[in-house]
Amino acid sequence: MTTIRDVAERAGVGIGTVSRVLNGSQGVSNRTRERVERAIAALGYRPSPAARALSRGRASTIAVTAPFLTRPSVVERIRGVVAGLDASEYDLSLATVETPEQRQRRIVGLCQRDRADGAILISIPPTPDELETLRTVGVPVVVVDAVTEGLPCITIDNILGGRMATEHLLELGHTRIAFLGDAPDARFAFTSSDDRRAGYLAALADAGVDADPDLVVSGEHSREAAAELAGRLLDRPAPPTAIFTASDTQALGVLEAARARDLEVPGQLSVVGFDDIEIASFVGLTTVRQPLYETGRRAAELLLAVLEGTGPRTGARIDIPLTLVPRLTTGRPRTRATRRRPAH
Amino acid sequence: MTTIRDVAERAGVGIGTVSRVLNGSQGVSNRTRERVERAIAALGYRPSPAARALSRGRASTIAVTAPFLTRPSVVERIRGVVAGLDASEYDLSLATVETPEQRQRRIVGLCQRDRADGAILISIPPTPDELETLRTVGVPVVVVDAVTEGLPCITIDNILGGRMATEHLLELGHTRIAFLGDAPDARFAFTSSDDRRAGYLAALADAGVDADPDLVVSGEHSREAAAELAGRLLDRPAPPTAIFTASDTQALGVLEAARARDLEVPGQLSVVGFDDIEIASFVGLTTVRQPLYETGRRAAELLLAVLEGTGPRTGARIDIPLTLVPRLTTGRPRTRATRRRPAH
DNA sequence: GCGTAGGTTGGAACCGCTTCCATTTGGAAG
DNA sequence: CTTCCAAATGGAAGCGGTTCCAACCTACGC
Repeated sequence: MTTIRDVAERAGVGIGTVSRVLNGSQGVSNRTRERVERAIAALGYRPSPAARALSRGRASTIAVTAPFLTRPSVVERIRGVVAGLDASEYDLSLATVETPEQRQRRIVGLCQRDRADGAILISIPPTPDELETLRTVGVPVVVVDAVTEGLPCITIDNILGGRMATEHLLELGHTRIAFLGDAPDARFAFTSSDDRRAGYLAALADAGVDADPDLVVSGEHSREAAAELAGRLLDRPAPPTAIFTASDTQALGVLEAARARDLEVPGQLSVVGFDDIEIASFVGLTTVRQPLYETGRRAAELLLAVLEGTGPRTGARIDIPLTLVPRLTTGRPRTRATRRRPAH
Repeated sequence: MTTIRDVAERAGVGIGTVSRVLNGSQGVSNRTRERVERAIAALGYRPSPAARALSRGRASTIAVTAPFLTRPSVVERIRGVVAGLDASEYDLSLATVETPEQRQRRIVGLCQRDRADGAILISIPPTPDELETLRTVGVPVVVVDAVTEGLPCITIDNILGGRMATEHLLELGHTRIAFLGDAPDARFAFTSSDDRRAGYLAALADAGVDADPDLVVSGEHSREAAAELAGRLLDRPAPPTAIFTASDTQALGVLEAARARDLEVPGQLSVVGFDDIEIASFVGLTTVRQPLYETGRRAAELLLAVLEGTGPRTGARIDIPLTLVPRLTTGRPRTRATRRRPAH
């Protein structure tokens, strides 16, 4: 393995000079610089990242932490981060957390100044404890798809998103609208499903429609669980005419349940999802679009800015706009369904 | 930042002893070990990864290189790798390559002994040049979804897979079977699509069915491109009664094209995909299943074994078995279609 | 011709850990 | 109470960079 000393010797200069050339520091004459560059090329020299990290006290690595690589939305965000980091000199260290211990381990791991220079937390807001630790150590962090007081966050207005979906259904004439979301997860403080539900409830209230608590259900975030849940909803004596789900994945589950019951969509059941994952357009799913890739990319750019000294270290909150994408799974309710709602 | 020296001082021992405790080396009395452990806990000490890496000459990092995070199959493999690495002490450094320069940069990057201790190459077989470099430096590499002479590979028999899909269609009575695959990509030497086509041709030949060269098409690996391609296939005067695609993603495109033409599936058109990605079951897509997650996990385990000294450094090739999963997109061809084939 | 400021340059010190070697310690055996 | 061996321990050296300071040029102004 060739070291900086080999290069120095070959170029007939001191190691300090080689280092200066490597880092583009000024104070090196052109002639010397060229000589050194030639030596570097001739030797095929590449500086050792570890030695650099140790000496500079920074790792040139950014840690990305995310839950569940099974979720298309998370993957799409990571894609954005990868893209945003691509042109930079930073490596990307990926870790997923699926259990509290992993989470702990990972966050603590961030607190070694020379393991990662910064971190992007996807969908995992740190607990107050963890936040405190992070702050003490001073690792810059950007949070995506979650809000954490005092940290820059790239997020969306989930409440608004919930409203948008629900209002779309209300405008079509639905009144028996169900909400199918994530069960509260003790392990992680995910809030987006809850917020979307809040938006749903608010929209109903604004429209003067009584929310039927029986139409609000939640379960594991998966197609299968959603199908099961939706099935029970649809098998009720007074089934909903529309279902708004906290994610596209769950919307697919709802569609499965409808299909299993030979229900026409949107004739007998309208479905609205959330996220606009890739497959949504294939399925023709009406959904609330959030620019997933974009959030990842912007998070990376923001973190890079912070690391460069520009950019906010605290509290900036970037809200990414949402769009309702009407496709084929929503339409006016059948009269039969409308009849069900007693006019009082 | 607390260092090993702080710990040593606090525990009243030498730094060597602390290091020994940290690494679980023997030669430390129980009493001393406990004292050191107490000091470590009290100080909240965590060793610096960079210093460790420099001193040990290894980085405790494994580099994962993959193309296109847009492909579900790639993501699923990465998931497997993440899982396989989870219990280990290794960090995972992720890079995607979408252009030849990125590829070059990345592979060269691997050649710094203390950046990564090993690498997993997903779907990207190194070129002979790159292979030579890798070998010279001695970084252990495991290749997934590609075959590289002299490197351990986790792969599947793509030719067989192509056969399986085609034979399934032949058994159902199809004879006008099209193949829709990837266009040869100059940037990467992907071969799986070609191999699957080879299997398709072989199966046809074995069945005594003449392959119609017009029924073999290829294009960019995307749903949209596949839909376009399939459209042209279906708009022919003598359209195929079945289409076998090199991936599920492309099969979805075919289904879109069929839907756009109001063709019944499988009544008027049978479709077989490849991979069995998550969404395949939702769509009811008949496909050739390969355990994507599994390949990633096994690659990680294999690499870990190599790093530990057990495990082959060269040429072992692990073939993962395939399964045909018949679902709803394949069936007997309509007579109309069968009639088209002249019996000579 | 000489002092001097500014541009170059060399290399020691240091980053925090592992490792190896020399030294100390603790006992068991004689 | 020695003697001796193995176990335990301390710490210097070294990993390969960066950085800072001192030393060395060089050319310019007087």
